[in-house]
Amino acid sequence: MDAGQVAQVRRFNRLVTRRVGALEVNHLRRGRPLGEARLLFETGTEGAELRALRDRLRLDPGYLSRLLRSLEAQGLVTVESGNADRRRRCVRLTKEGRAELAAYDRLSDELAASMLKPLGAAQRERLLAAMAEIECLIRTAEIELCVVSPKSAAARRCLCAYFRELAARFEGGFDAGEGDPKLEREMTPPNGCFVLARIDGRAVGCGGLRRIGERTGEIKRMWTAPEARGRGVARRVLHELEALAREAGLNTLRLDTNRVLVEARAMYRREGYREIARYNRNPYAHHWFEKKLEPTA
Amino acid sequence: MDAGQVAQVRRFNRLVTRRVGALEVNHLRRGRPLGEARLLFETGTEGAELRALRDRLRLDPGYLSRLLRSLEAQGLVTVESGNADRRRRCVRLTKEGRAELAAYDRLSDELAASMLKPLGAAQRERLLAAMAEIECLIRTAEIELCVVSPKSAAARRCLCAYFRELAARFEGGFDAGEGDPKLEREMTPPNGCFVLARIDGRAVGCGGLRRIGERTGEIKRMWTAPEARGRGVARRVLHELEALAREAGLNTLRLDTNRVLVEARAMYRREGYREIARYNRNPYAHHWFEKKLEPTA
DNA sequence: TCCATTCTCTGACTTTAGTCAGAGATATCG
DNA sequence: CGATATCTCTGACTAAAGTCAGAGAATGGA
Repeated sequence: MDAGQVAQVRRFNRLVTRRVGALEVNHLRRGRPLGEARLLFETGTEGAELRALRDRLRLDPGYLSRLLRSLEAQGLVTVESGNADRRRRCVRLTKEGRAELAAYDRLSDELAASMLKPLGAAQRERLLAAMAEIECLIRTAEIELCVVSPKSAAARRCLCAYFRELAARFEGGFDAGEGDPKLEREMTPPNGCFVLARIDGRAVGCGGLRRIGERTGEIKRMWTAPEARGRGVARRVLHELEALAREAGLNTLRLDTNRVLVEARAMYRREGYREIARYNRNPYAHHWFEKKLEPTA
Repeated sequence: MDAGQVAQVRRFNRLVTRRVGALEVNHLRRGRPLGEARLLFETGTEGAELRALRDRLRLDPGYLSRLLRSLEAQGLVTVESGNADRRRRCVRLTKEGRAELAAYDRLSDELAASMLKPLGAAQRERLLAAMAEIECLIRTAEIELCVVSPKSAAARRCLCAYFRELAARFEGGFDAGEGDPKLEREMTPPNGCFVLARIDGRAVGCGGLRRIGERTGEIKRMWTAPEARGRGVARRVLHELEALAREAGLNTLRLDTNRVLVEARAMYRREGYREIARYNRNPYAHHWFEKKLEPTA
């Protein structure tokens, strides 16, 4: 990554925190301390658990409590204990609180509109397109990867969604039953591993690795949630699996894929996988790939 | 401007202040109050006048003074009176201050790099392109227009730059002498007006309007500073002049231009000016344009 | 049932941020 | 020269943001 690129990002960060950030801070408080305004905003019409608010806004429990007392005193929110766990309390907006929130909403709209107003129609389109692009890419950059057991709840959800998708897309359908217990065992250490991709805590993709030879591994169960496609989730998962494979001393990775999964095939090619002859008996596979891993990442 | 566009801008603002803003604030303070960090940063290796710092950071004189005392106590800056006007004092970084600033610089670089790192090469390119686009458009949106006298200092500077540019670009050169006093008089109320475009307080473009008939006006002296081109400065100035013309009851605008000013010609066409036959004796003109103004903007 | 844990609240802080009214030094204008 | 304005500094504030320790209620597991 060269210095020019870094400089561009810095210029952008600077501009955007200056202009957008400063405007937000000054406009969106409505004569209220920023902390309270943010809290009101983050509570939303739905209400929220204190715990969630503390995590999202990174607030000290004491501080949060005090802010809530203040909002309560203003008649904007009520706090009551949750019904499942009575330690966890929930905030809800009162009618007045919802009115306040609506006012913030209007302000926020005005602020956004004021960024567009001075521009011509073509420039607006360009601005919006660029914003969408950045939004998408920043979220991509925020994909978190972690190694989990394929039996964990999140992993199971991903695998089920994956199987459902295969059943819908494969020409002859796909029957995974309850998955493949043997494969799942092989995707846990020491024989392999299973990687989950998360965005904002939500699982949006997965992929597994199992050893199939002395120094050969196989990639299985690569999947990306439909709402997260086009953000490089699969690519990141694949890189992670490759890194783990290298750590495990493997020098070759193989994988197979069905002919209807065109995007997947293109991705594997981009990532340096070469098509090879059939190496297994998977009845659903039409293409087989292999990549030699270089020892240093 | 439709609701979807506003929503996109809001999403973007939110994302960006959250991610970029929060990171900046937390990373770039190095155990120092944010105020001091910003001040150190804004002072820069060059040093700066207190006055300039106060304007840029919007600080109360008392507050600024106290922040400086604190930085002085830490041995990071020295404050001394300017030599021209001894009321105006200047801050300079000490050696330690420069080291601190360099550390901030490195942090800032790391922060930027961390946004790029998780992305692939193609995605990086896309991100950078989108950032450049937004930077450019936000700056465009920040162009301030104001009606000034063509005799004001800022206007004179623009006009001089304009004349110099014409002299350099016109095939046979251009001799404006001291400008055209008669034209300048006509570009002031009630016969016309002169509009200046500023970005961050710096004049970056201008344009004038004078009445040449009962309900006909003429656009003159349209110019954009080289460093601000491609941001729609001229378009905004032109729109402003058109609005002022409409207010003054004009229904037709004319203008002429030299054949070497290709960009200008393209811009006039885009803005609805049709090429017409010669309507004046300007020896430097090769193209003549006209636009009918609709009564409502 | 008891013990450790989790969650929220309160009180008692500290630090930052920001404001305001003078005072004193310096410059500018008539 | 004197009057006025500009610029910075100091002291005396207030408000907001953030921290910390401890108490009390609720929960979960041994």
